[in-house]
Amino acid sequence: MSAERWLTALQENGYRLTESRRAVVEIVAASARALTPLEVFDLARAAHPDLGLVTVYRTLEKLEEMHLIQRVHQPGGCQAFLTAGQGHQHLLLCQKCGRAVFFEGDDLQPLFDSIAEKTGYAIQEHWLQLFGLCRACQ
Amino acid sequence: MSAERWLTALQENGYRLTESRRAVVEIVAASARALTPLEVFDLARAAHPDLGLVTVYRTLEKLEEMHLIQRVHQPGGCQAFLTAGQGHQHLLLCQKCGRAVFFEGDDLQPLFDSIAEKTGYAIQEHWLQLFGLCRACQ
DNA sequence: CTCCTGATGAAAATTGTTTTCATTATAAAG
DNA sequence: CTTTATAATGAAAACAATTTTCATCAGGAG
Ligand SMILES: [Mn+2]
Ligand SMILES: [Mn+2]
Ligand SMILES: [Zn+2]
Ligand SMILES: [Zn+2]
Repeated sequence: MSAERWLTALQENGYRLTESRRAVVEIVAASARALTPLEVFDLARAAHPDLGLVTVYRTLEKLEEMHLIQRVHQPGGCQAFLTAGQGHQHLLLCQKCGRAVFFEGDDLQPLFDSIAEKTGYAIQEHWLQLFGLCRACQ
Repeated sequence: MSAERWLTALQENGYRLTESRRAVVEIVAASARALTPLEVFDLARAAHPDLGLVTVYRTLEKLEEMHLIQRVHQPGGCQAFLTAGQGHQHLLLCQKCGRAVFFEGDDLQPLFDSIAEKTGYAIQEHWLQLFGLCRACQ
């Protein structure tokens, strides 16, 4: 469970440890799929009914700045957040339930070299994301 | 110039050919980079000052349905549209000026097989997008 | 325990997009 | 070249998502 680690990280960065932050962090850290601010709000209010949606936005913003979570782009929207991957990893998402896993080991360098030569672009970054059905949803 | 082709396609799908649509189509078809609805609006008003932003949204929606344009996801936002690629192609975007080119010929099947085996997911789709600097911006 | 200040949530403001609706303009029919 | 039916338009209103403002509260240093 990364919730405690995130809360510690928040404190180490000079932020106070509040009930609201704890409620948000526990929901996001425990989720296997990307959640929108509104989903986080609804889920986190079970533990902390006074929580305001504004605080969800503010907490997600901080967690993203600290690279503990990352934004996930999907066909249905690009405002959902997920526990961040480590190092050079890419996402694989279930199209039915949303369950996300990271993978690594893609070797695209030969492709990049070929594209760079054909187009004249100096390639700097890449986005790769896979979609499919997780074992439970097949 | 694909503008005339798009206008013909609109007519063939039973839509009327209007000055507003023409203004929108000419801007989007001529652009080498993805444009937001507001950018299209501002640019297209030079040719058709009466144009309304609503009509830009409605026209972009139709062009997207007809697969003549496609939405482009970028770090700065996911609401920009670009002339669609043909067949199996992916985008390469200039991080400085936005100039977009499509490429093809990526062979990711071995990677997908390996990921499928490791994760148990049945892989169905993939997003691949490259970022770099075009020749003029290097 | 006290105090300072960062954090909070309600409400307002802002931004981006969609809906509504009276009017206009396209294109088919005569 | 009219006439006519109706799709399309743009202004304004409605709506949704996000951000800002601000009075109040609570974390944690001392
Ligand atoms: Mn990679
Ligand atoms: Mn591909
Ligand atoms: Zn699933
Ligand atoms: Zn460039």
